[in-house]
Amino acid sequence: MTAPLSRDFYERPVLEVARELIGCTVECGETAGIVVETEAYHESEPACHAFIGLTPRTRILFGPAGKAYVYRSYGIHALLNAVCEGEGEGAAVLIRALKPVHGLELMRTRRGGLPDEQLCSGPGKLSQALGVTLAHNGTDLARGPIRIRAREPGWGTPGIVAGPRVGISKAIDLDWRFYAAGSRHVSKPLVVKLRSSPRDVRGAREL
DNA sequence: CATGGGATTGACT
DNA sequence: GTCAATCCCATGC
Repeated sequence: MTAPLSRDFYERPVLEVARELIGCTVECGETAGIVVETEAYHESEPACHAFIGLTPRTRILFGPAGKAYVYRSYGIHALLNAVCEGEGEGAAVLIRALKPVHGLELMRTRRGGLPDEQLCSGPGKLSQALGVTLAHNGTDLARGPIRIRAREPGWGTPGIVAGPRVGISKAIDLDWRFYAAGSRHVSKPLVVKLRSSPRDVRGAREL
């Protein structure tokens, strides 16, 4: 098992972090999964909550990197983000899908006995499966209760595809969604075929 | 204080 | 394909 990612991993351009989080492991309690899909958000574009500036809600986004930003979506779901960039700069990576690796039985209990590919194949679903709630907002992702660990070194660099973000109405031109090429655990059927072939990833572990 | 709009999901036609 | 559920928070009066 690798070490939890420290603050300096997150204290970088949010697009870099969004790409590099693919293949890392998110754990919460007895459950864990490998990140297969992310989206980047930055205060400079209107789809980001931080676009409106510093408010009680966006306080976490403008704070130090490496914290969890968890907010309620559509009155129902808790969505998990990792705060990025330097203090005073509002940015975060939304974790959108995981490949379940630990605690699958508990995940099935929480998710209604669905097949493995549907346990964490969406931002609301993975929060439900891992037990992530609003109470985790502002907690440190290196210390827990939610932890994100680095990629397993032996697995190689995963193939990563970029495309438009899901479920937003502003800044839809930005290809700030990233997912593991070929993964069966991403949140949507892949409508758009690979627009560019991923780099040579032969030998990389399938996510 | 009242209103409106979601970084979604699952059930239903 | 359509649509309701449900709540936090930003905004405007």
